[in-house]
Amino acid sequence: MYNKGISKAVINRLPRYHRYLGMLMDKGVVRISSAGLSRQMNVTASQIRQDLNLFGGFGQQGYGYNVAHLYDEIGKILGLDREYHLIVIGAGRLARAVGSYVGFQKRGFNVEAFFDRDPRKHLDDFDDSIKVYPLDSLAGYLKDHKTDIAVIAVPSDAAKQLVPILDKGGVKGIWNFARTDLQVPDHMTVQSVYLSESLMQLSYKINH
Amino acid sequence: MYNKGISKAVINRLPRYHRYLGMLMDKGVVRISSAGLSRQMNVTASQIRQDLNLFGGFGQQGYGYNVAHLYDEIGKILGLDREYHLIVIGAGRLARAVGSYVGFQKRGFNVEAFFDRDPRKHLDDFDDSIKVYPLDSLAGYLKDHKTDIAVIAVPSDAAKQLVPILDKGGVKGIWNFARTDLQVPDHMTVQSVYLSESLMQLSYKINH
DNA sequence: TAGATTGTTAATCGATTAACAATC
DNA sequence: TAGATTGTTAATCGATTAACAATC
Repeated sequence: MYNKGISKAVINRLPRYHRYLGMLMDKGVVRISSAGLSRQMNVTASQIRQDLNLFGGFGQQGYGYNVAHLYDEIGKILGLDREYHLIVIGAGRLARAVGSYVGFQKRGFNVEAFFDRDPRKHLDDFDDSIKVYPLDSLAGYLKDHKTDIAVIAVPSDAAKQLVPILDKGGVKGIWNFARTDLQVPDHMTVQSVYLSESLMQLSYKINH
Repeated sequence: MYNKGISKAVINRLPRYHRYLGMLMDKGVVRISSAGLSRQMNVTASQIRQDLNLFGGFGQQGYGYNVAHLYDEIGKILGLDREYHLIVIGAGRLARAVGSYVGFQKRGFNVEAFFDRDPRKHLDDFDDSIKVYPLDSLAGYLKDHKTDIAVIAVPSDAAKQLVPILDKGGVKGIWNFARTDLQVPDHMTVQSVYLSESLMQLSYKINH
């Protein structure tokens, strides 16, 4: 798939464009200029045009951008035009919250199993039909079930130990909620959500 | 409090320094050079020295940095040396997960109340002693209870409507988990955790 | 003291913004 | 066609890295 030196900063902005375009679609807006989008999003029109042009000429001079088309194209760039098999490792509060959040989004991200060291502990208050398996069975599960993404919501030490198992099991991406950096081989990728860092950034801003 | 043109990029890195220093402390490491820290964290030693020097000369030539001292200083910069009164708005899975996560961190972030449109719905499966109040009572609660931070974990539309209420109630910072940008007056601050954007960034990386 | 390592300035690199010709 | 707006190059700005004198 096309890549070609797209900077991290640009990738980080794409989902936000996508979100605003989705809102415009919901409002029934058919077309938008970079200047119009710029006003809504509080970024420069120049940046919008620059960003979008890295991926191709989605606009039309004198007209602007077709909202639905641009929404779809950005969706494709982000990989939202396909299905993903997900598992969640951990069955604590955060794991379950993230698991149901993902399911709720109703995109192609399908949560198919939970794993926990003690699967019985949590089974009772699951109101959906997804099973909680013992962590021991993870490697075996991955042999039988093609899995694209593993959500990690267990303590740091446990999280690090999971990486080789997930790698062997063919998992491509990790969505990491543990408070640790995870080293993965080149053919895998990690996206981390550091809640404590986010809270610290907030407390910094409150005090300065 | 001292600020003075510290860039966003630097602030974003401080919690990570803090985390690594905490780990070094746990291991009993007393001092560390920028080069040593650089190897562990995968950033340049130059950047570490540059970053730290924005806040003062924490190091010593020929010696490096005292781990415990640097840890404390960065903690102070981040505002971790004081107490915060928190409330959580929303009592769904994500709200409860974040609420207990914050409490679990055992820093000065004290979650003191939950609010929800329908407080009865969720009361039963709360195993901690924190109360869920009806959302109607939020303004009244804030009158009686000094509150520093509100965690928002409700749908986007509801989230936006909360801002003026929180502002009137003297809340200083919002930790936003809703899928929307929140506009706040200058004397308030927002830190957002966009879960769906994070997941999209992961799917982008998987496909490229 | 000699060696190590910071603090800090200068050089480089990358990202953002401005400008405008191309074109719908 | 004339007006609007993109695509794209050039200019600016900011952030990162390199270098080294200061100093513990």
